[in-house]
Amino acid sequence: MAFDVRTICLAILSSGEATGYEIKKQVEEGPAGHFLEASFSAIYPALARLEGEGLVSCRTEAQGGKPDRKVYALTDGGRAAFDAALRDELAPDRFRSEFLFAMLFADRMPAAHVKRLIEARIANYRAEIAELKAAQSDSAGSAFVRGYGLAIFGAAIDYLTTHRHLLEARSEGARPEPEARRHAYQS
Amino acid sequence: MAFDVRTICLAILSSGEATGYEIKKQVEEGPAGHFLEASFSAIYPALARLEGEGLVSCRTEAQGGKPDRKVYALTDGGRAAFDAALRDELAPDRFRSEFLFAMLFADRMPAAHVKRLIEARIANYRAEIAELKAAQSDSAGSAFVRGYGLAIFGAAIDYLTTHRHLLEARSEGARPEPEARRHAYQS
DNA sequence: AGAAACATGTAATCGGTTACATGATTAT
DNA sequence: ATAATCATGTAACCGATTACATGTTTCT
Repeated sequence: MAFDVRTICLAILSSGEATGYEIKKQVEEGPAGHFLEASFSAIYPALARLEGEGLVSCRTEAQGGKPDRKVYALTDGGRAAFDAALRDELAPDRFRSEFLFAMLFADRMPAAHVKRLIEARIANYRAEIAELKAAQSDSAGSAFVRGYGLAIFGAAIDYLTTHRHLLEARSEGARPEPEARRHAYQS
Repeated sequence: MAFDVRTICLAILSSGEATGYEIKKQVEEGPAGHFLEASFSAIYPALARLEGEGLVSCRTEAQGGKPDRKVYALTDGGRAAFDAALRDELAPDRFRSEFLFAMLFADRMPAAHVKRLIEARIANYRAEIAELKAAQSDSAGSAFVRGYGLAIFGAAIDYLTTHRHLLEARSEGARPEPEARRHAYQS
């Protein structure tokens, strides 16, 4: 079993019971939120399947009007399965960036667009850093992961700010932008 | 159209004609190889579909024994489609790391395993850096992307070497959970 | 002799996304 | 009044992976 949505559910449940909704929130808010994703329509079927396999148990709490809360908890089998998953081979890290892919072709794009993309990316990383700083760590693992995130996002911002001129300062680009030209002196 | 395998094909073909096989090699070897993937069984159907849509043209070169080489080239429509893709909204960068996910639960894992995982990750990043250093840049874009890779992989190694003790130095040693201890006769 | 590179493709499967469907409660 | 949060789920679709299928040439 790879580190798919099912394993993520097991992981969250390993620190206490939760509903599908809460699992999603915890994934989003936890330090690993920057390194994984889990949507409702992936989580709900995953939990149903895990229950069928006996890896989680489910207790239903009725509430007026709202759908019943279905509170899931790890079974012994589930805990064993999670431990096994932790011992599995890890898939290599994958850093997927449409931004970098696009930058390969920066010389085909209007300079203003390139500039906008770079600035958006910087803003994005700043936001992620702010989020990581705001979170608190409840374990060595989560402190480590937070620090890791801060380190690489910080490095990304550093690189972008110090090297953006490589893409922005163009001699005779495909589509010369007079305005961008003017500003190019400032960096 | 997102930055899927089809777009990757258009991108590679935008710098010259190629066969499916060559596209795969170029993606792997190019600086973006660290940020994308494209397998044969994704590329071949993608090219067939692009041809059906008139975005690429195909010329077949017979060769004795081997399957014919099918050399693809961008059509005008294909070039326009690629330019459009570059102008599209970019999906946010996604850094997927089973390693970091596992590290969240480092305190549930045998210390030796944690150590091994960290060392493997460092070795891995060193290898990626070596690859990036070995490559040569043929455009501003590719120099930028290479530098970016070197920056963040370097930052990752730095962080790992300076902070691994957070996970490795544990007060009470590797703890199989107390309950399991009691019942487990074999490790 | 054997491995690796060259070269193309299909079929079955899988995991996940998007869009849909519903509706109460609480905060602004 | 309106948005956000809480709360669950299904159906259709999609892109990609895995395993399969074939065969030559070149390097070690």
